[in-house]
Amino acid sequence: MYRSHTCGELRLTDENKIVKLSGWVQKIRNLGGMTFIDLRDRYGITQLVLDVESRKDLSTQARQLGREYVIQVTGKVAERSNKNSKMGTGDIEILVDEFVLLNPSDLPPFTIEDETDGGDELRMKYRYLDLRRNPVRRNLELRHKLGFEVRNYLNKQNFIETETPVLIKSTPEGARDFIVPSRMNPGEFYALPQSPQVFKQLLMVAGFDRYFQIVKCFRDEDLRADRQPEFTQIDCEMAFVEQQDILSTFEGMTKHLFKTIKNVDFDFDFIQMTFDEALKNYGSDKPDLRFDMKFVEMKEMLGQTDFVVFDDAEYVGGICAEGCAGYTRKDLDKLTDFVRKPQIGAQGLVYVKCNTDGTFKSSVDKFFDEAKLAKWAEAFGAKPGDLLLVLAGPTDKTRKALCELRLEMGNRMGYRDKNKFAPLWVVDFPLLEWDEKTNRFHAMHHPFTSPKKEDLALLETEPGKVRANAYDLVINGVEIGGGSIRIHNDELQHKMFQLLGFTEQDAESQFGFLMNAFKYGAPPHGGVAFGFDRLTSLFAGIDSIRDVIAFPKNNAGRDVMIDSPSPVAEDQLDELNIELKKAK
RNA sequence: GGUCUGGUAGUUCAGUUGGUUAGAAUGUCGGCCUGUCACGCCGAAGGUCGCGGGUUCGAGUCCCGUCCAGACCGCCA
Repeated sequence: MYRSHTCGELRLTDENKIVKLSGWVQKIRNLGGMTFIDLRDRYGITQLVLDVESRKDLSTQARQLGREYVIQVTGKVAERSNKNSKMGTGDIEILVDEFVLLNPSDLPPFTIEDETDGGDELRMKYRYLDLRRNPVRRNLELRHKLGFEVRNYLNKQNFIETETPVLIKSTPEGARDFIVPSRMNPGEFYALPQSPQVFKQLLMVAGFDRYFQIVKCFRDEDLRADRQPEFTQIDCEMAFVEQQDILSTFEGMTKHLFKTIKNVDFDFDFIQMTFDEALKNYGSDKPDLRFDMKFVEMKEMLGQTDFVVFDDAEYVGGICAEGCAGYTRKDLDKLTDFVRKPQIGAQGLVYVKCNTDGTFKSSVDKFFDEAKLAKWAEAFGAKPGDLLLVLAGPTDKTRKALCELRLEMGNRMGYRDKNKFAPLWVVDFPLLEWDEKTNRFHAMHHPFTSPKKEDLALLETEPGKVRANAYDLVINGVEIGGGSIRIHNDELQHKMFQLLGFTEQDAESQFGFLMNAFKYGAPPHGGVAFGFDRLTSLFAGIDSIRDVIAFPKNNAGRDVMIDSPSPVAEDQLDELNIELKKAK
């Protein structure tokens, strides 16, 4: 037996028990006549004491120990004379009677502490050491709890967890596929799933009625802090449902998770905001509603002015930053630089300070008198002491820039509190998006998304205006999940493929199996997929999903710990009938 | 594909206009210390300034290239 207790569980009530503990040496404090050792495992830290007078041999042995040595000790639980209220086990210590060195350790390259001295690069290379640290382990414990509660909730709702294949078929729609060569079928390749999309629809045709899976998905696109080449979805599908049924079910799941894990009550129905509203008011299809600061469109109010920047602009709009009229020239210059960054792309920034004395000071005083600025303030609902920030330019681009500015102001004003949660559904996404590069439409969500019934006629005339039965769950400006009601009729599905520029043959060879399935009594169905990594990072209050993944990849898609991807042996390539092009 | 930031001791960082022997903290090692828990005190070791080239009397510092890491834009149905 290696241990009778863990390093986190002994209390004063265990006094005088003879116990056996195993764990890692966190820290040794040698005071000469007396040595303290902090012994750590996943559950906590217990202090060991060695007294040189009573056990000289043990004290000498203890001096040989180093950080992260694995040891086993036997001893008696004793009350501390100096208690430590910061630790759960702070009232007791173990008077060591015997110890065994189970395994020594090299000196770790960084300290295994909550506030480590290690940088990201080192921590990723030695991820197994990083995972010993409380904050990282806690994130994975949180992930475990979330997964557990998802299963718990969906199980109670009659969902069946079903596995779907990982080696599937490459399709041209959407993200780039990771492909896997087939040895037994020379010259042919599997693809790893971008999501189990078609399989879950086929499960609906099969009558499974309610399916879910916590499943890895793969997309070979460039990465970000919140994007990994392999990531995990809570993938769900339901039959005989309308959009609202799905929203209710998964709003319920979201509330359940927040209640059971964060003890946060959402005692209201989530807002359902249309895609158009979201763009008009927040410049984004994933607005952060932890704060208001809605856009105010000014073009109509302005009419013809002498200010050429406004007159030439397709869109003029702004936000009101409450209580920010005190911003200095330097602050405003910084904001101007911010919006002019190439990633934001605005040409400039117009500000109006609504002074507390009722006067106005703006960067466009030359063109607009006090009376006009007062009218602006009224339109913005601004009070004395507020600051108006206005951008002008092409509609889409300017809204996007204004969105970034709004978020930046939200940060500066402390509105984006990690402990506050603002969920909403964004609904009525467009069905199709025009792609300038390829000169064709592509599906905004995916090609199996159904158009709204009332917009069906537009499919022939103005496909770009057709709205879809598609929806996203957005929390704090992060897209946590998304889904749609699917097409369940092969005729409409054919038409969709046609609109997307598929030839009859391509559609048949790539998705024939699905349309064929639809001929055998496919039930109306729809579903949703949640980004499990993002959901976990939201719950953990961190921005990067890497910290909630045990072994993540870096921003170039590399695993720096195992050093992958890597070249393979010539023999392996031969077997697969693959010849590499010479590197450029 | 692009933009930006960084790379100096085991680690986290500082390093002035280009100028003497590249510093601090922490960690490590050695000594002292019987109530520590960020133990304390004394001492020591520890450097390919990412790599390659260039400018210069002289480069950690300036220039070019390259590699690595991170953030973002494009991309991601």
